[in-house]
Amino acid sequence: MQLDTIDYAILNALQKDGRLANASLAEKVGLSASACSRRLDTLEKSGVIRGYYARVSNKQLGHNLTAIVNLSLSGQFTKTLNEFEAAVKRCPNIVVCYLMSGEYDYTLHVVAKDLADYERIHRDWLTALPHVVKINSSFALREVIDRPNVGIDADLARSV
Amino acid sequence: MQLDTIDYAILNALQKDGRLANASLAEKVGLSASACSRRLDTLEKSGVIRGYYARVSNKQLGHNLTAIVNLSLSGQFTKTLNEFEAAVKRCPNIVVCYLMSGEYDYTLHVVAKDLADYERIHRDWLTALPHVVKINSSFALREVIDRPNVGIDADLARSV
DNA sequence: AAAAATTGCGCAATGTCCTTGCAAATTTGG
DNA sequence: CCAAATTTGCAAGGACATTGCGCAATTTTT
Repeated sequence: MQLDTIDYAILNALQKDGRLANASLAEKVGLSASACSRRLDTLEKSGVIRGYYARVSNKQLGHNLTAIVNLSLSGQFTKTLNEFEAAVKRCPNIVVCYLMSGEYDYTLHVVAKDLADYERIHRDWLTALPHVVKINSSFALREVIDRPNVGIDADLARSV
Repeated sequence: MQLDTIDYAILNALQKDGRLANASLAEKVGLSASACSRRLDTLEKSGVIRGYYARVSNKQLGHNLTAIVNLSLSGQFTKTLNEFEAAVKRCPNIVVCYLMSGEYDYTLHVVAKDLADYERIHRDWLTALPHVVKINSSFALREVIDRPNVGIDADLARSV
């Protein structure tokens, strides 16, 4: 889909406030409410906007621990990867999972309440993941950045 | 803040659809619209809900590359860390940064359009980060999971 | 144990907002 | 340079969020 400056402005605004009312959004990007509403509709239907979500405070819910787990599988066969990934998706505490190049096959981010909770997750979920032959966990001591998306401002400045 | 089952249901629904209208939300959690609106207000003001965000498709914006960069600094002095983190926050392509325990001091997630773009970011930003003595990049071949938050369903089942 | 106070609910009204139809204006393509 | 197609703004109608108010249930106080 072809995006112009106004589309980028809409995306930028909604990345910062996903519940911004259409009326305010329209004013911010310099459009009438109806035109803005129609553009937004297009952006959603085309899949540029994948959805909206509320960001909940992990701290307030007692989730104070993030672990980064690197691991390798016994092989790279499709079946092996599929079975592993299916298992990973079932674990609600795994919030990020990438298939990687390099030393390890996968990188996971695991969120837990505390060390005891992590021990439970490790026991009930991580050790149950199939085909894992090597595993390496580190703990996040502090979250320095956690942006929902790559900045669009910068993107704009470069590509327009 | 003390949360009950209905609060968790609200959080759960809004994590999946941050733009869910209050009327629908109320129906979903079994409350009148006014009661639901007031609860939501409380959740927002107390900081349990940190905000709402549109989820933009990196693919559709041409951001097809995610790199995970592990690196260590020349020391762990506060000043060293602060200077490093300040520099990291300035780079719009760095979307995740954790201070870590273990072999490396920091883990970054860097989003780029393609390899050439990554080369630019590496040259202009990463090599300019102060106090870095060891650096190790891997590329994500595929995104298996990217949840905005830890699942609350599971949390509920355990804690209620 | 009774009364008072606090908390949370639903209902109803008011004001705001989103959406759709339509005509004008702008952009695109031949 | 003109015609077709897309996009815009305006206005109306319908939906929605929010606030005050009375009521019920639970908790605290006496």
